[in-house]
Amino acid sequence: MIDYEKELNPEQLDVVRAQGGPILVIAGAGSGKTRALTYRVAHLIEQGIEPSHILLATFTNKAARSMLSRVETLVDVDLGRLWGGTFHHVGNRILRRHAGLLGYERSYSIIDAEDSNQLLNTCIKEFGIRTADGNFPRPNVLRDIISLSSNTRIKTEDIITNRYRSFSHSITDILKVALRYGIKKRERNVMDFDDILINWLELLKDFPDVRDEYSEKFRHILVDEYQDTNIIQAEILDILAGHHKNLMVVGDDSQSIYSFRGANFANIVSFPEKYPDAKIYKLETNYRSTPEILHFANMSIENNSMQFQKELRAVRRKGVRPVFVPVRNVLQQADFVAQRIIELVDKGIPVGEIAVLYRAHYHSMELQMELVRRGIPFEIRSGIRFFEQAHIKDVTAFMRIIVNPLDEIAWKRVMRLYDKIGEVTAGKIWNFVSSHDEPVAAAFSDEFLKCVPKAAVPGIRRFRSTLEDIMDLSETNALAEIAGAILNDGYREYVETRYGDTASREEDLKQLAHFSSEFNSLDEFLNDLALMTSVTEEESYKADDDNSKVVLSSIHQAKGLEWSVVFMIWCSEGMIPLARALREPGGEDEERRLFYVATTRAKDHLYFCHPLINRGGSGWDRDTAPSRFIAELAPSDLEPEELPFDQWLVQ
DNA sequence: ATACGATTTTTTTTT
DNA sequence: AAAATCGTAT
Repeated sequence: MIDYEKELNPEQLDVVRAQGGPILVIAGAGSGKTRALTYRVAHLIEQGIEPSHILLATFTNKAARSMLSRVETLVDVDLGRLWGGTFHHVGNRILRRHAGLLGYERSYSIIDAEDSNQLLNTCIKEFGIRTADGNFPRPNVLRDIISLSSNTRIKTEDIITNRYRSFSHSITDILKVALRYGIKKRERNVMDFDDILINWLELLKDFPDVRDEYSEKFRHILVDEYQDTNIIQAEILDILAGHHKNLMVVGDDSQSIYSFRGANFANIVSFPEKYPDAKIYKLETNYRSTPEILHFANMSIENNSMQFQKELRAVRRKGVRPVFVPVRNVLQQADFVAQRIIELVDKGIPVGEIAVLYRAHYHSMELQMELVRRGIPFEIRSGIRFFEQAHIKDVTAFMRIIVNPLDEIAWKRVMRLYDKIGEVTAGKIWNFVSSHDEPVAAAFSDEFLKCVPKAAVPGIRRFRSTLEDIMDLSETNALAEIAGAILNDGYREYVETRYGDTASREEDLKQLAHFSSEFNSLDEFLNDLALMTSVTEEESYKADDDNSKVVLSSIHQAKGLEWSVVFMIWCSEGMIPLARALREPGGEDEERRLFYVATTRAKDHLYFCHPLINRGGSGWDRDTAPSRFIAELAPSDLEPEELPFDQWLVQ
């Protein structure tokens, strides 16, 4: 039995023991909301609720896994049947079972952002539209537009007139391309990330049997990070909870930082209106940060208007004030951070308790170089993810062809790996194979060779032999050997000439092979691939003690985490708040929430760096102002000792 | 006509 | 750093 009174504070205890019904938990940063959620799941199970009747929706798969493994140690029950993970993860699991109802094959593939860009590019080219003159959005911008439209249910044309005014002349063309994109996805039997949510909702709305099955199944639904859900997700939850009404949502409106993805913190603000009988609980005791850090964060977020009244109380003893550090330029900034890290480590702070946060990935470039130079171990948690790297996608594209022979993107990607095959020839090849009932078999026909230029024939032969090898290996489910086979069939040489860093990419492919060996079939492996971010994520909750690296992370990726020491680099106007983000409606408030999330990651020490000079793109140096989020906390009538932060001078 | 290498532009955040 | 574009070689 768990001694709840001993392990939880009274606020948390109320949440854990709350009866069913709709419940809103407003949980400030560092108030132990994960702990409360974890213990509630344990408590529900102790009360006799079947794990398979609980749904735990989290923001990352990792968060779900670490919570569930914690629950397992608390109650010693196998939670294999509990549904936990991201919305996309759970949605995908449900859609696999019912894809047929919506007119998809069960073997549909999930395409990631890059695939989706490729497909959009094909559509744009089909209409002969030119993107060079700037009147038509490039694929990645177009993807953002379409995605925002699907996630907010705002018409595409309104998104363009309100946020992408420069493309308003091209609205008709954009709508044409968007429509074509939708049709193509259907034809190719693929879904993008947004389709997973939209189709999931459609499934629940249009098929009452399915809706009843799941809403009766899920007796208790618990949702973490509710402030970052969008209307589609909120509606899915409403339907799923429609039968038992046991919906507990946990979140902090001050930490809503995903509006670019359609997240709408109106969801959390209006939850009590939607569920008038909802009980509201607040977690306001902060165990994480020193009073000085909390004071700074509270003062900062006060500059935002719309929010729930809450007051974070510090319980920790007095510490040191956050430090504002103006530095000459990015190089000095990198130098300062690296130097300070060494000093802190000398004082006994574990390297793994130090993090550097920034608004955008490229803000960390100079620092990375400096850390390498000084031999400080670090880990980057932003930028390109493991499964998005070119070599990983190349190898998995071969597998995708076998699992879904109509995967246009995979075919084209693979074909272009061979000598003398570029965009045009790859397109011809796709046209040829896709017009046959058995695309893979068609690739082995003599006729096939006729549709490619002579120069490309040797490449085609190599492709055929590789494909044969993989097909054999997948028949016997020898998944771990596939990557090696591709590598040995010539891909190693390709990597060598194209990238040069063969050793590290080969190492990645070994990891991929190892990872794939845990799956029963190629289908299963590929199914979840697009929804995962790293192979290390899988075991990371075991390896959490590996506190030997400084973490470099975007603020977004740092959500929910904590470190003893946090450096925030590039605290300048234009960087945080990011100039681009300020142009969005509500941009400043959202950026301030980001700043708030960053500051509340720190337990003991917090440093804000502000480079005074920014080297512009074409060699021009520009003076930069300190971030308004810091300046606004330092009115000129305050004496230095009254400020919520210290200021250091660096030589 | 097409592939490919050099050059220029652009780079927010992510499931 | 990566993608889009441009110019040249095949």
